[in-house]
Amino acid sequence: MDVAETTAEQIAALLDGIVRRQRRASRAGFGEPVTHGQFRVLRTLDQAGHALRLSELAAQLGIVPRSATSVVDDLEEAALVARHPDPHDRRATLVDLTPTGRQLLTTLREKRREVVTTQLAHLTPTEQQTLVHLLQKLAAD
Amino acid sequence: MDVAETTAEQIAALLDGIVRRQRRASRAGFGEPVTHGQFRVLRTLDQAGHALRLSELAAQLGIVPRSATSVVDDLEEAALVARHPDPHDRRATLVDLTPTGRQLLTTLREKRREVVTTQLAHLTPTEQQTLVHLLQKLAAD
DNA sequence: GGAATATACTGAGGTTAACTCACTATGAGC
DNA sequence: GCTCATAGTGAGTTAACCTCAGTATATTCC
Repeated sequence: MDVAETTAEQIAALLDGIVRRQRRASRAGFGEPVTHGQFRVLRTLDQAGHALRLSELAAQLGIVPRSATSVVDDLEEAALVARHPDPHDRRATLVDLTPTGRQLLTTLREKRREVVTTQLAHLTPTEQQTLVHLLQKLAAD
Repeated sequence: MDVAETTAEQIAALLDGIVRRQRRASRAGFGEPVTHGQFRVLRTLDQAGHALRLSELAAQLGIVPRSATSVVDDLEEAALVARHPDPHDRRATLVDLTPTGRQLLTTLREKRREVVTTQLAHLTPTEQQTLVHLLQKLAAD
């Protein structure tokens, strides 16, 4: 039983360390024009494939709507996303990628990929597959 | 090749999401008396098994010394760590756990473990082992 | 159809966890 | 003994969150 407990702790620490290093690397990674939080918004909008309500965006990001407002503010300022009123509900605003935003996202993805790929180099393709599999299970609510 | 690239991105996103949820859970997890950053300091000092120079502590945490100063300030205020002058180098300060700090750490570890354990419930013991193994490889510089 | 209630966003302000830059004190090399 | 490097910290900034309160619009229910 002691083993299992230790494993949990170990995994927590490892995950934390890896993500920390990743963040650091991609921040240092040659002055990105957007922050990590902004990147997450772009990625989420792209994955959705269509405009999202601000509240829906927040939900998908796992943050409260108020926080999403701020990130969207900055992205809108940079013309990477656009706000449109929701025609069906005048309380709501729809957020969508602009062409510029979509284009930037692909560039950023490549940069990011490089960072992660460096870390991943220690793993064989099979191991990578296994890792994805396990992480998906872990991520499953 | 496209597969490998996608895998990298996928892993990055998964790791990010898992750690995010972990953090959130342990923050919500019944008003801990210390922050995550402070917890990391306690854990690091405990793992070292002896007092660390502030700069050495910072290095192990992967943060700049100035940042470590602040965290240690707060922990010292709470009497969870103590600063002593380094007898061999009067520029340096050694940071060590106090008995209170050491004791709190064990309590915190249990709480944290519970959080992670919940997530881990989706994995069999074997899978957990594999995960640790893979993460260690990933964490290896 | 008008009042009560719920939902969508945002203003104001706070916290955590980092960072840089500049300063002081001390040690080490020549 | 002067120069240069190293150890820690004061001051100030940033990113990414948070809560609480407020306004505008929608929905519900007599």
